[in-house]
Amino acid sequence: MVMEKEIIVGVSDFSLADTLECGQCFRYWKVEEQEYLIASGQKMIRVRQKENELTFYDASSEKVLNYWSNFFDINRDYGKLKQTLSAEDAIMAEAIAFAPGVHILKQDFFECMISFILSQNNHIPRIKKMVETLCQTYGTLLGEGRYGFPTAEQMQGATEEKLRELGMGFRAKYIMDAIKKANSGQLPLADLVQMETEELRNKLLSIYGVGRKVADCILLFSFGRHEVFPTDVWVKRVMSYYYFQKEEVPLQEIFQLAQEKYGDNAGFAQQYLFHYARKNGIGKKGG
DNA sequence: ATCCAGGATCTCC
DNA sequence: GGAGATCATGGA
Repeated sequence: MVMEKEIIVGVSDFSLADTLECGQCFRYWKVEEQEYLIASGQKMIRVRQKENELTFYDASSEKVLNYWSNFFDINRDYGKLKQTLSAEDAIMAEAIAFAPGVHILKQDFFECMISFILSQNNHIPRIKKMVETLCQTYGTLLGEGRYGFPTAEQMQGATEEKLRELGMGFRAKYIMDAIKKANSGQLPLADLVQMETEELRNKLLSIYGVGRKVADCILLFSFGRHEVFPTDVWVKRVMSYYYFQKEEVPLQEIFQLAQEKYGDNAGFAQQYLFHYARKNGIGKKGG
């Protein structure tokens, strides 16, 4: 057991800020430039980046460090990955060059599922606020005024009415079904991680309020299914605009092209494209 | 102010 | 089975 107060880890092809702020997660707070407080599930850490060094504060054990290394996907060769994707076409190269330090996080399943259920027909700033409300209402205080994301058990007393009072709107009934399925053993994590992606997707789709887009986000961001290509309005726009020279292309055609071009790396490609499109307003009127 | 959001479901035909 | 309406709410 290592007991340093601060642990420094070398990284490459990584930007803490871009990885947190590219829209894949919602529980982070900027402390100062290049320094963030980050929560995932029932854990929290403070991290600072200085060039190719990450400093983990209060990471008092190897176990803690391992959790966050996995969370940030620090040990993958993103240099090689980006090289492969960039060679595909100029658009992908440009999207990658725009934010070359984006990694795909490995998030807590229940948190990821509820967060992306909340994401539908919603803005990212408001998603963050709604997630925070759930944490403050049902979660455990972790310190520094921040709460853990509640477990399904912690949310078992929730009602649709209460969730509506908390501002979850029409998503309240969806959250209720997710809690109910989780607490009744219908979403056993140990079994889910073993499933083929297609089977796991169908399992997620059985939850009321989880459609293809939300299911794919869960598959990519919490189950590490990097071949999945979550296609929201932004990704749909940027793909339609650049690859089809049309305003809108059927989803199936986008999935097919993504599979052909990016294959098992489609999930990474998606995140570079999403971040690039959203920050630059690609495909929007006037963009 | 009023438009719209990292969609999904329901309701028609 | 595909297009269109509906959903709650607040950030921009």
